[in-house]
Amino acid sequence: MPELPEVEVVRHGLEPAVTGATVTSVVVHDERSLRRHLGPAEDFIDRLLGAHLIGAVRRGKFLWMPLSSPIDGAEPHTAIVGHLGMSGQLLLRTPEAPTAPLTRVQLGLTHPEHGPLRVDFVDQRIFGSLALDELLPTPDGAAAGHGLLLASIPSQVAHIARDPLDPVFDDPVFVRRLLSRRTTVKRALLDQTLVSGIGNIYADEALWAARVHYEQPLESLSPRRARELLAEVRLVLRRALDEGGTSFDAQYVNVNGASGYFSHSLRAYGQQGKPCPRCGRPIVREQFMNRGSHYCPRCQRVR
DNA sequence: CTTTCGCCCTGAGTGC
DNA sequence: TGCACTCAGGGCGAAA
Repeated sequence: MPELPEVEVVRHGLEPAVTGATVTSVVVHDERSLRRHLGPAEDFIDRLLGAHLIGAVRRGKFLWMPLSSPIDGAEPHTAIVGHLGMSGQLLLRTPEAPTAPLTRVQLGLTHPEHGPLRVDFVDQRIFGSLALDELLPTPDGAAAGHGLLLASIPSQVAHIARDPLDPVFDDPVFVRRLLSRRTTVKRALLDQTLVSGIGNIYADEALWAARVHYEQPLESLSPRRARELLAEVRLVLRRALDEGGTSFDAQYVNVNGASGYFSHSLRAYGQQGKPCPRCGRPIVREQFMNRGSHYCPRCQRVR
């Protein structure tokens, strides 16, 4: 369940290894991990072999690595787009390292300073994917995401909203769009076309921090509480990012989707039965949108 | 256009 | 030991 902070840790770890690297080999163990690639696996492999990567960029939960243009000095027009889905990992390995179980795709790289490297895409449930995609100019001309000052975005990511940590994120526009929705607050927080990067875990955490019930209708949420909720979203994401950043090993992208979670700081998610850190009343878990929703029945009431 | 729903996918864990 | 069953849910296309 990687969300913005986990994906950012992956991006940050990949960045020094892939920037300036050349693709020397591509092994596709399971074509289903290329579901979002238009064309067969052979096309993915052929176009990637010999390509030069120029960085690692992230918007919300999407990650992409632009390829340098074959024409000298021209803007890049293609990127490897990755989404980790529920269980995906991008692991940086040495070429000699054994292949982990559930490895779906392997990219062999050579870097002018770091030498040969391997990026392994491991994904148990195959909700994640890798693809080659066309880069399009951003409508506002601003950098498309975090990691590279490049005003172009993969076509598959163009409909994804900027995330709350993006310097170009527009708070008043977000609050207006949020409050005009005719649905409940958690549904809206999880809608990546409205605001990106938030998944089930950090939605529950931010709602708990802002004392908002997950089924609060947006028509009855005040602008003030909406702004407070946005502030709590940012705090929750930043705190997770800080914790992930400290445990990150520069040599390897060491993200374990199962146990490497920033679980030590969770106040609501997965805490059902445990006392609310604020009032002591047990946290409740309910089914909602085929997901678990965790909240404090005393602190978080529909109003 | 907006909102909701169903589907994709499988290893790990649990109970008998 | 082995089998059946449950669980985790992000993103997207189709439908209402």
